[in-house]
Amino acid sequence: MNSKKEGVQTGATLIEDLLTDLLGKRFAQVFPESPEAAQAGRVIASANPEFGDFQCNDAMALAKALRLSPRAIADKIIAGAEFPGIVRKLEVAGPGFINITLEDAFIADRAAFIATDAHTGIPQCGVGRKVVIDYSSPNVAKPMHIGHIRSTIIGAALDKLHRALGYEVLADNHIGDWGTQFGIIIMGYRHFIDQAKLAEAPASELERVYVLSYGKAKDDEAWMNQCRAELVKLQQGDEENLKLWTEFIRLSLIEFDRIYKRLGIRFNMTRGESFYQDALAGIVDRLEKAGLAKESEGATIVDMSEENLGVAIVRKSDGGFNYATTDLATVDSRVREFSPEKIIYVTDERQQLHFKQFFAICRKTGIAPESVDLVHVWFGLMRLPEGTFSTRQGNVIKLDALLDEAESRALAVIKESRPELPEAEAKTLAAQIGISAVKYADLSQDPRTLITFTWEKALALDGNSGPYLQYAYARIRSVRNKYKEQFPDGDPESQPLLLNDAIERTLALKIAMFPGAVKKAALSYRPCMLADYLYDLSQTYSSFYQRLPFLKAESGVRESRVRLCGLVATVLGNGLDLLGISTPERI
RNA sequence: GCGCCUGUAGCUCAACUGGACAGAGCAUCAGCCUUCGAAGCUGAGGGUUGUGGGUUCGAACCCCGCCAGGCGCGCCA
Repeated sequence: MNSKKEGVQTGATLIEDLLTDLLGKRFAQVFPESPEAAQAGRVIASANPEFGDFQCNDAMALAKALRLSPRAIADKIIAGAEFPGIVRKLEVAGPGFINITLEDAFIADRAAFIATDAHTGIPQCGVGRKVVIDYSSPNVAKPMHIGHIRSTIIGAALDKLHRALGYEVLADNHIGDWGTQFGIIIMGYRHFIDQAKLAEAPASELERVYVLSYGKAKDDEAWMNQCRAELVKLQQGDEENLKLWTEFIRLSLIEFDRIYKRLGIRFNMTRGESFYQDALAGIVDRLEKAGLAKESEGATIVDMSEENLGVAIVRKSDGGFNYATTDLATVDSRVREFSPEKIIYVTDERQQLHFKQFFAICRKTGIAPESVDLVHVWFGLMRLPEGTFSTRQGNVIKLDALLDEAESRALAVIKESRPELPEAEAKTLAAQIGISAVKYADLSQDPRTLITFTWEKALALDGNSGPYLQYAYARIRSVRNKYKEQFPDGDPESQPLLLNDAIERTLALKIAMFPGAVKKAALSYRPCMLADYLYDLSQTYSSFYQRLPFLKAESGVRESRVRLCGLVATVLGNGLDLLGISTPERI
């Protein structure tokens, strides 16, 4: 629309990329002899709005190579440089910063583009590319607890972020449905199971008998041996044990699904460790034939101590396989079946060495060719102020309990602010708000930070929180609705965006930067970059809302501002959806 | 012992990966609802970025040494 009038068609190119391109050409043109200058021109968002909208710092970096003062370089770059329709002002400041101020009309165009573009302006750099994301991965026969929440929520956000960029995403829940614990559980089941409790809360009851059986195995040799025997029977296909095992999985999946539903999360597939069992022996063979694996103390190992990666066991001395082998088989299977460009794992920080080891083995054997990117997104452990969570101390918070508490706190606030709301609606709303608080608390910070869990922080309903963003969204929707009531014939979308007030301009610029935030969040595997952006946008919107009248403004200005509100709603709504946070119309 | 990670306001976190006076929320204090939703807004106080060196025009970020904490180092995953 406006862009046609201005004659500048920039499509879905990010503003920073567009400016980098323009400035990069200037550097190459002004200093044709310098290979360093050919690489220069990178433009980033301005640190401080006083200095303009964007900035380029490369003049300073080039000083040595060009044997010129940074300011002299910057001056040459901007002298005579004109980017009509895009840049209003270029200036050199401080030691040699090049500050860029955009044309208002360009900002307005870019903001408006978000609403008209099918992908809200998000560059489709993932089209035709496939990525497998492996996250959540709880263990069968154990209830999901607070230790699972980060992988689940961060993984789900990375999932949606990649889809937004056009990637084809295969979300795979690699559940722990195989391994030594099943011998212990089977014994526990045979001796301690309470069928009534099992029907009521399967995972909890299975965990209870597991803990009992595990405790007994520790100081009862005979019991331990029986557990081993049950496991061997299971692995050999004993009908009775197989039936129990299948039932454990079935019951666990029902509970997992219930929680995933509460969290609004869906996987494309749930292939547990057992799915790969038949391939394990072949993997070890392959490693041995490649000369990578060798026998040591009765086990088969891959020794990578020369690369400082220690030793990975791929077959235990009892002949059984372990998780390294399963992970290798899983990559092998995924590469063959899906040919992904990338496989992303979301697990806690304790597994860093394991992933380095098995990624290295994947490369050496060609199980994953160089064309497949293997990424380990690790996050810091969650702990309590007084120390770590541990089953032994009994201080583990179950995921259900956390979500229940979140919802009940939200419900209390709703009853206060909207007492007239019917109970059922209040509860639905409380679920949306409570869950968003839990999700946002996690997504708003860098995955790598160690989280010290407090109820206050995890369930915050004000300040930098999920509900703050939901509130901002609902308030905007209300503005739009009121406009429709009062001006039924009005059509804000057909009116030009007027950015006369500083805050209108700031807001429009922030809207226009949404696609960049999405891309950065996805490619750096840090959903917090998007969360930060959305919070910043909402704060700017709140100031805008507070400072300027919309519906009472004069005609024209009114439409422009209402239209801006609509753009904020579009961006907020899309952004929150990417984080897995719902956007109720009224809260 | 070796290795990986972390240390920023009283508390919880940012700082767009080396840029300009280090920013938010919570908590504290002072203001703003008979005008579009106060789960909101405006403002105040609060910092030698654990510490000592180094590299750089420029360091919270990179390098080295200490200090403190978390995690991992062969048959759990």
